[in-house]
Amino acid sequence: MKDSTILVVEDEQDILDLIEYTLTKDGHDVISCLNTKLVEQLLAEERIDLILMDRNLPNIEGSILVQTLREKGYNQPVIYITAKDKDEDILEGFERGADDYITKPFNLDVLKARVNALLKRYNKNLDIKKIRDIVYKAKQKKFLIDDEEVKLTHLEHDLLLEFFKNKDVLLSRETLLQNVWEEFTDVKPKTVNVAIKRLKEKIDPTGEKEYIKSVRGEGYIFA
Amino acid sequence: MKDSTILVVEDEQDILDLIEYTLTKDGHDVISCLNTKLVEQLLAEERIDLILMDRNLPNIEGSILVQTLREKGYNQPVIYITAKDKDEDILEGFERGADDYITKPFNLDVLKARVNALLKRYNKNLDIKKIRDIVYKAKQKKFLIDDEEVKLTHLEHDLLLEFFKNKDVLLSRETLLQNVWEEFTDVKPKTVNVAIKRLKEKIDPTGEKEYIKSVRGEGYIFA
DNA sequence: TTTTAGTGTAACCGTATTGTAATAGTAAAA
DNA sequence: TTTTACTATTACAATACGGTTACACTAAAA
Repeated sequence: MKDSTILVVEDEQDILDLIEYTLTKDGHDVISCLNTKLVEQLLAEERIDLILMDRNLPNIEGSILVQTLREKGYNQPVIYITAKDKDEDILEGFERGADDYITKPFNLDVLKARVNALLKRYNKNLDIKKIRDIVYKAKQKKFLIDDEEVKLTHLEHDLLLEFFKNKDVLLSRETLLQNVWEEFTDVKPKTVNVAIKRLKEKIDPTGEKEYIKSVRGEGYIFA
Repeated sequence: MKDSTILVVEDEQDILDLIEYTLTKDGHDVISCLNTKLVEQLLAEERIDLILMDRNLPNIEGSILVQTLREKGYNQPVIYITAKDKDEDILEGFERGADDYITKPFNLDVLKARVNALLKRYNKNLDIKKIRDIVYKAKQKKFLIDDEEVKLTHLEHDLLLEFFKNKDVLLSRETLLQNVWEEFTDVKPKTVNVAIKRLKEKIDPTGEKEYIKSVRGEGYIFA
């Protein structure tokens, strides 16, 4: 959700500054744009994830601008930020491609929340989790190490995921059997040893990373 | 967008009726739910596209309920409709998984607009026209590969479209059965294997493109 | 009616996965 | 150092799973 690039189109410098400051502090890259003529150029050049658009712009109405952008294939989510707060205005905004609509004056935290809610939906890679150099893509149920997919079996996947969810937590063989193996299967605790050995082989063939350490008499720990 | 199924959770019958009437007239299927206990069952049984949730529910706070649903893997967009209109309430709502937040009293047209805006994003299909060398002509419901029409059966079409909508997403056999096959048909999960084999035969007879890959024990993924 | 296309099901096969037990290795304890 | 208790490793057998094919049933087309 963070590390997104947000384009803010607003002709009032002080509001622009305020928004830029708020969103930057929230971890986003912000591109400010006072001049509507630059919008299209910016969209073409930069990877923009979301657009904040004032409706009262000089020369052109913001929502009309968005319509033309949509026609040109720019499908980023758009939030209008405007003083036009009548129901008809809001409806018109949604008709003209809005994903959300915020009326001035607005609470900056609410702006942040709405921006993040949209990014969460739009930016599909939200479900990515990372520990050390291991990346997990939940949507694909895939683990990557150094951007390289690690081919894991079903069991290995579940096992590593369990460790992922329990970083720095000592997991006993019994716990692992309960959480990773199917319920009511009676496999011997020693099976865990073998499963972990096989997992280690795949995620750390040289053994130098030591993601998973065994704790004598206790279980295993992942970090 | 239309033909979406919306679950409305609201304990006041008259508001519920009003929302149901409005959204039904707008072309959606509406499932009304007065009782929070039924929510989970409905989600499990029906293909719900969006949830409208009151926050002031008997027994449980709506946003808390949503949190528990999220943990169970229900990722549908949620709009809270509530009298809680203070900024802190709104922020709390977004923290608890809201995609949008509407305060009572609300304009029914604005509700419609916000619902449709979310569905447009969530039913992410219609903008996607091309993946690799496969082009989808939505109007004619046709797939082209290298400008050559691929003759698909109804089922194959739906199946490929589902993959089109979910590029790079691992789809389990159960998910596919739910989304592609008619509701309430009880076909065996293995049926999916055969259907996909037949689809593959048509879109990739030589097997060199590998559009659809099987993930052992999980399902299929399209890219 | 007969024919045909579409689709679900079951059976078979080859292979990947996984549990187990035997063996080797290692670290703590005596 | 020797013993002991645990873990790692290996090999092997049983199993589960996906691909494939053949076939039956259905509904639409001829």
